[in-house]
Amino acid sequence: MQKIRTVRGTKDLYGVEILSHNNVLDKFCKLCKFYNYNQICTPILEHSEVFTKSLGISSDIVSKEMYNFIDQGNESLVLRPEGTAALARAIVANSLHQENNKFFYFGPMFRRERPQSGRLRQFHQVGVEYVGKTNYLYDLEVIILAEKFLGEIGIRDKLVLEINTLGNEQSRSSYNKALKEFLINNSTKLSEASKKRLQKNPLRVLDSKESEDQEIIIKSPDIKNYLDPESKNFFESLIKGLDKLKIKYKLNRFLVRGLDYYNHTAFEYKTSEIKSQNTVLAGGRYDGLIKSFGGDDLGGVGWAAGVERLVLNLLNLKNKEDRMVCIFSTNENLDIEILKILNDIKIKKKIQISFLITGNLKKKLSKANKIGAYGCLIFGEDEWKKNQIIWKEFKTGNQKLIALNEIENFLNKDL
RNA sequence: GUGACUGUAGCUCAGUUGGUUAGAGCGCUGGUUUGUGGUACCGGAGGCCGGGGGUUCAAAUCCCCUCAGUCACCCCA
Repeated sequence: MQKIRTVRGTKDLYGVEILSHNNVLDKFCKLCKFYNYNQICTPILEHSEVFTKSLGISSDIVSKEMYNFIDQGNESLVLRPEGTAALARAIVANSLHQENNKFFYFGPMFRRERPQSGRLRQFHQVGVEYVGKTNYLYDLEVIILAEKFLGEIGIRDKLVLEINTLGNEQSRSSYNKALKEFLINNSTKLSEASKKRLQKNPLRVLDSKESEDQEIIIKSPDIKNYLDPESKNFFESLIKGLDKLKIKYKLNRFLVRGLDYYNHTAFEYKTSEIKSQNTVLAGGRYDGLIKSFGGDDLGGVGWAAGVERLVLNLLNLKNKEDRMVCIFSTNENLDIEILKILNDIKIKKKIQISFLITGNLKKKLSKANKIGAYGCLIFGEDEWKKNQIIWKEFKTGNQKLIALNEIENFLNKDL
């Protein structure tokens, strides 16, 4: 029979991979709680408009990557492609900002792209959002959390923080206008791809990798000359703050974010490796997004990181697994006695116990050794008669007898 | 969506210019007389050669289609 595979771009998570995922999630959650962020879990299914309205119709995510479908009730639904818009929706729907304004979340996201290294159709993100008045201090606080998080999982040193500003709405649109004009004047020298980008979203031309585009991009107008006083002040304060906090960063005026809702701050943590999917964590400010969902005129800033991409950079950061011991008998008649022990036992310590039933004594010992047991509890007939059990430690090969009623103590204390 | 490379046992891979019953290592499993593992020896199971079509007396091998994986582009976390 032909095996049924997972859907393209999705995968079963197990073994060391899920240990790494859990390791990342665990550290992320602990940090978020420490900084008083509140967990929120929004549905994977959303109404299509949550994303079509906010991300921008021209964005690739909306125009070709969303899993959307009409359900049996004739509603247009999507598997969420990202977290921020869904969170903004949730904040408005539940009036959440009144009680609390810092959130963290994690879970699967879906985008129908061609899979490759660091890119899946179902992938997992962790993210935070800070909702409130427009204030650069919030941006800093959110970046601090990113710094701590990446440091905690041990990859901060492999990454570079790149940062840029898009200015507020007015600045952004006046810059957009100037940029477009400049690019149109130079359009003959642009690559075919960039000519298309120019029509859809001129900003996107700035992060083109085509060599022919590079020459022109370098001469393009600088956003900094188009910032109004408010935008300029905001960005300068933010940069001063980063200096004060001794957070290393690199200004990159060509850094733009793909989604329409961003303004002011945009930042990305990238690996220095040449790998293509090198953005591991990215975020920015999205003033106006909440209002667009019918909420108050509140700003917001946040970031999201791809768990798979983080894990790719973790490399051999092995989780220390709990100590495992095997328990088995020399005689199958005694197996039920072992189950009785397992049923009665109360374990407080982080250990694992594995009950083996097949094979003779030799096979069971061999099996225990193969699956990486620290030692074995062996129940033989002679010992059974004396209410004892053998403890054998593999590393030393030493054995000793333990009274049956002492097993619990032994496992909890002596191991 | 575009392009390149790759699909043979649970895993890593051999398989000659098309030619008997498709191989190895690891893993799994049984044994090497009684109750002691890691290292030895002997057996066993396990393959629609990714799927479909075509060429041929004959296809894992050649051709076409398709699906999937890997990597890159587009784009993004």
